[in-house]
Amino acid sequence: MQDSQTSETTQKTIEETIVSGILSAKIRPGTRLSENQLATLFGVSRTRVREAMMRLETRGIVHVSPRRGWFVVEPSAEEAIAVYEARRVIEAGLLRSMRVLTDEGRKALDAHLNEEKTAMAAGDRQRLTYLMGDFHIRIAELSGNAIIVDILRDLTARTILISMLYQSEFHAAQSHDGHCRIFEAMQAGDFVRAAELSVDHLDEVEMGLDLTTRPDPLSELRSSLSLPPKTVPSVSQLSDPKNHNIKGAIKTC
Amino acid sequence: MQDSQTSETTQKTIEETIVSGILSAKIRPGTRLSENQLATLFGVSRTRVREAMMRLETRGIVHVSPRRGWFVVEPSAEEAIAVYEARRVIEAGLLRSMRVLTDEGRKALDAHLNEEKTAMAAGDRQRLTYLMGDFHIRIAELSGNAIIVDILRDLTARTILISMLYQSEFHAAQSHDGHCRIFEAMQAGDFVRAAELSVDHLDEVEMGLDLTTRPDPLSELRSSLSLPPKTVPSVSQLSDPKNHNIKGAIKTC
DNA sequence: CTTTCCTGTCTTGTATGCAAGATAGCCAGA
DNA sequence: TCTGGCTATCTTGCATACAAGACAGGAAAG
Repeated sequence: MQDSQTSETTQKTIEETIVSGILSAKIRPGTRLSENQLATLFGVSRTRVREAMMRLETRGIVHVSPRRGWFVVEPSAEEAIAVYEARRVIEAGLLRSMRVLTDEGRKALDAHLNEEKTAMAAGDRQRLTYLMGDFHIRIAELSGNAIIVDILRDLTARTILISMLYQSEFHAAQSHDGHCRIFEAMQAGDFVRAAELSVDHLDEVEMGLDLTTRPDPLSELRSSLSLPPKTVPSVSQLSDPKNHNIKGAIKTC
Repeated sequence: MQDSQTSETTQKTIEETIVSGILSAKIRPGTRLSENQLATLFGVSRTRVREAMMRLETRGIVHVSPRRGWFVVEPSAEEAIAVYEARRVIEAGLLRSMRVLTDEGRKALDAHLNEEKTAMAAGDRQRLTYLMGDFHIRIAELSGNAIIVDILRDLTARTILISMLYQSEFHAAQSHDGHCRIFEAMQAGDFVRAAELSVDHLDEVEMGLDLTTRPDPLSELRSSLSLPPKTVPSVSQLSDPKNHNIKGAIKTC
């Protein structure tokens, strides 16, 4: 039995609900999050909704436009690049630091990859989006380091928002293949290789984005008026995503 | 001219003030942060103080004990280990991903290391603590990736809290030496070596901690009653800090 | 038809008030 | 002296009230 009223729920539910909504691609970037609506929806006052929004803001998930409203972030092309770069840095660093893959870990990843395969067969795109992001979180969980898990979860949420904005087609098979390769390297105990594969995988996904289409509708106008671009974290000195050979081949593992 | 009233200041000042107070070791772990006191201090109402506290809480800087108060976090030994592990992962991953050290970058780091030397000569411990942490943030800034900079800034703040809790002596010369080595490797364009040195450096600092003394005063009682330890992110599968040869030699560079 | 301005409505920003738990200190009783 | 309990006070938790900016829509002027 399920109340239509979601009250009685504990403190962090608003935050978690929104994040998991994003992780499963049920909430689109730019979605308006009205304090009043959320308040009535969750059966609390605006105060608590605001607290959740503030937390989500520091996590880079939502932003507020003063006296206009809260919105799920719409990462710019520059921010998208920075997110992928951060993920490459952290995930590769994490894999390189690993020494063993425990049997539990192996089982967990194996089960996860099977879920991916099942969802692919079923064509369940939302679930697939969730699983594709969750794979990386699972790897972080193997490390047992809660700090890194939290960081990667938030970055994954942003990644999903990015793909909803800039990803024309969803290359699920390709991603699944990348995950399998990483898993294989881990099973072989070759974590350096796993790290490299992880970088390649993120490069592939990033290169599957069309970062020229959507950035902001004003970009052309903005540049023709020679106004400064929005907020540009320069990434010049970091490694660019390599021109990796993208093999479209579907390989089940 | 300086108002005793710090009102009129902009939104994020409370948050930033506290963080920079921690980064410069002026605020100790466990410090009580009363909403009322901060409110009068900053000339605002409790509402805005609370917002700042919530943000700091999601950043891992403060925590709230329900209806007792807000406190600057006192990381447990396990959390301390997790923080250092996260820093090793991220900083090594970052250095490995770098390709060039620009001339500005070289100058910035060089200037920083000179500041460290000056502060060491002056014996200004608070400033030294700040600079020792800031070095790592400077490196992150070189990457131009704002996401990584923010993450490392918060981790550095936590690191400083950890050293205030667990560090008996302050091996400034040793840290400075480590920074110099990293800088030299970067200048030589050997970022892989820089990453390794960074890991070694963090290992050194971590091993300079006495993680058995302070954890919580109840740990003995707790274990003798066989209660579960507080909140333990297991780090078993991650590389342990290596038994690196700690050379106490002071080397100016 | 276009432009400008005005006003009503909706949004967040901020302060404040009250509820309720936690704590310290005191007092009484053994 | 020690123990138990009561109360005054301080803390955060949460809701609400009001302020003030943003915006849409319509009316009036050109």
